Amino acid sequence: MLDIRLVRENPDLVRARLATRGNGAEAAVDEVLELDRQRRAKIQEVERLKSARNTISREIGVRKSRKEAADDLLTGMREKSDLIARLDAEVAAVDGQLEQILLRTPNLPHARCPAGASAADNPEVGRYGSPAAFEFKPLDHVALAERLGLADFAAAAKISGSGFLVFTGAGARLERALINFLLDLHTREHGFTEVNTPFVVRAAAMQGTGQLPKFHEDMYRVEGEDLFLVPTAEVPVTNLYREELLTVSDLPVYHAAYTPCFRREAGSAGRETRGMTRVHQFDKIELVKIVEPATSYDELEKLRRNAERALELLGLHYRTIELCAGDLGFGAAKCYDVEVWAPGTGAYLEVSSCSNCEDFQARRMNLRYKNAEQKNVFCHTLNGSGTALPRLFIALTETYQQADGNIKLPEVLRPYFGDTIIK
RNA sequence: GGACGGGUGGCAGAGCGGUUUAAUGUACCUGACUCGAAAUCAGGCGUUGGGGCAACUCAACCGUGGGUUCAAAUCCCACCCCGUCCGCCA
Repeated sequence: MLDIRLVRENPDLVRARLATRGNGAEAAVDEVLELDRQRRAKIQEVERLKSARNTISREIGVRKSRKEAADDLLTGMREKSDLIARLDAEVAAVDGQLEQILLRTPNLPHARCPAGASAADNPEVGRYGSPAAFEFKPLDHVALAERLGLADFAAAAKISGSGFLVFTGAGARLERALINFLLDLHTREHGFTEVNTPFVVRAAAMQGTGQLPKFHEDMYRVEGEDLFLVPTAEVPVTNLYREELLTVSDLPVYHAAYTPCFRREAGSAGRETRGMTRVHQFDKIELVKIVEPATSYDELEKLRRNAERALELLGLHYRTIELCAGDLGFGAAKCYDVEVWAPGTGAYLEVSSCSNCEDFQARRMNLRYKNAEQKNVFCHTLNGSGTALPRLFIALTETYQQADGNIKLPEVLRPYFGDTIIK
């Protein structure tokens, strides 16, 4: 949620930054300014009345305590209170409208966020290794999974419909190994504290991290209950701190969490969704940081490096791109995507998305800390997938396929998988 | 699911219709004492919103939302959460 004061005091800046997203979000500025004017005018009116009422009520109290009559003061008070109630309702209505607009307005892209309209304009900012070379024509993960019995796409469709996965045998074991490998890496070597949260959360939590109201149609929900299936662990993990007041010594907070992620992704099908690349339920390790504003961009660079390192340890070729303003997510001010190379599929697949939301989420969640000057300040929140697992699975199996039809996994996975050969 | 008890400032905890501007403790900040610290003493210290160049001032906030009343932390209703007991259950 944007700072209403920033919009009020610096509307041109807000308009200009929102405009870089190229989706017309800046139109909200004028609506916000107008509602803000109305709101303040009504507040002044109703607060004058309340002040008068309070004065008289106090006097009534004083007289009653002295056993004196106060009938003359009581006349007209009923009407005064009714008027106040009516004006309060008007203020609440304007407040509600203002909140709805602010909740649907995206974050301001960072001043140095690259210009651009779409994914095609995202500059590459980092790269590791090079595409694996093969003496044979590499298979894609769907063919590999069928040949080695790693997954059963037909069975998944039968029990849950298209867009779901059933891992089988060595495939199921590899999925489990990757979860443990990533959690161990981030907790033992990168300083994150593991948390294991519920996979369903209330609407208030979804609103805190910005999934609601905007992405209501993209989420699964439990019928008859105020519960949504989490689309990312970012939601439950960040919301652990909703409505909290931290102290400077609590920061920075680093959390790593495993959850499955549930996304309806309604309407898409085709090459982009073949096999495991885009599914309704997938496993993910998420990294969340809550930090002081002064350090948040350094923390973002570290977060990106943590995500990249996982791929480096696995020996996978990747490139890192910075999202241009037109491709930036709703809550992000700056974002890096780490894309791993999948040789059989012949594409770079996004596995990590590391965002700095600055105080955008913290304002929604009323997440603050008491800084060194004893002031309560909104924290900055960062989140990054410390890797979406099916796509990592794709890259691993496609990269490490052998001429003999087997897969030879990197040694670093041996303690987790128990072996390195899948045949 | 049922019965009872409870939810008050960062934390603990009193208040249970009108001198509450929410007591007190603790934490925190400033100062004194000290070589320094601890202890002690003195002072300060909630959040949000409105107005004001400012000093300051006004309003709202006691789990959430309604209601009663001239007036609600306090009374009533609903819901959420926590505790204790009972029932059900893998």
